[in-house]
Amino acid sequence: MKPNQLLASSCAMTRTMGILGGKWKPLIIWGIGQRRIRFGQLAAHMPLISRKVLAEQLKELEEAGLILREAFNEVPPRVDYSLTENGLRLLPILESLRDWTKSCEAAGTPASGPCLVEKQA
Amino acid sequence: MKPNQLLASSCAMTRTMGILGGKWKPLIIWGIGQRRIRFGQLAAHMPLISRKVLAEQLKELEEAGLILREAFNEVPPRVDYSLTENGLRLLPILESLRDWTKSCEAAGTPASGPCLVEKQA
DNA sequence: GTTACTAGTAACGTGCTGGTAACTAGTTTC
DNA sequence: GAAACTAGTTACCAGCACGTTACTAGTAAC
Repeated sequence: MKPNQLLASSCAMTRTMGILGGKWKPLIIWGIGQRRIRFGQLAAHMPLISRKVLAEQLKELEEAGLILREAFNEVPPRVDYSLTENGLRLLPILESLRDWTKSCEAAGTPASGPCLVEKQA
Repeated sequence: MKPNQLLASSCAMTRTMGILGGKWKPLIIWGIGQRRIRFGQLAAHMPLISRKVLAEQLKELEEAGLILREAFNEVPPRVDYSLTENGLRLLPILESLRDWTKSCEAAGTPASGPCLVEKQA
């Protein structure tokens, strides 16, 4: 099953999974949020994702038009990432998804593992 | 990166990805929708997912408490799947996700590939 | 001259993910 | 007595997703 196959589907939900499929992309979008953030900051923020995978996913998200990449010709190099309008419109949906998880767990056990992405207050 | 690691995170968004991560689970939930549906029907409905993977994902979703599995002691065997309350509460969120995709594509190219899951009218 | 800094990329290796085919059971149909 | 039906499970195998390590460039600090 190639992701391209998903994107080519006539079913909108299937295409959605082609865009956001995998466990990383929603987390990365959520991690960027409304900020402009540099690659290194983002990587430090999400220690469970390797830098290589992060770079790959960022590139795919940029191609999908969800994030904006601004590279500055400086030394040392500097690149800022931020969400495009389409990306920003995804945030409230992700938020309701997170709330759904919380409500499911309402009577469950609290988690204690490392935080992969936590929204800055 | 083990999915268990995601589930153990203290970050709710990370745990969400632990539950729904991968490209299949949201599609399966969407495919079941508000119906009671048999395994064979569901499999016929989503031709791009192999039966083996479908069975595995269904089991995981059942363990996560999102779907209900009812097996009847008949011959030939019969098993009905349906969403639990938690699963049902996910449907409107998935719907807004699908709408988000559609609005992103508003000016884009129409897709023509096979439908993996399409909501029955 | 060495080290550090950033934002990656390339090479390499491993293990999980997913696909295919074969098999199960008990009853019905031919 | 053979075949078909359902809902899987098992064995086996290919591929890719992911991780680790090393490397780049140009400048600044030591």
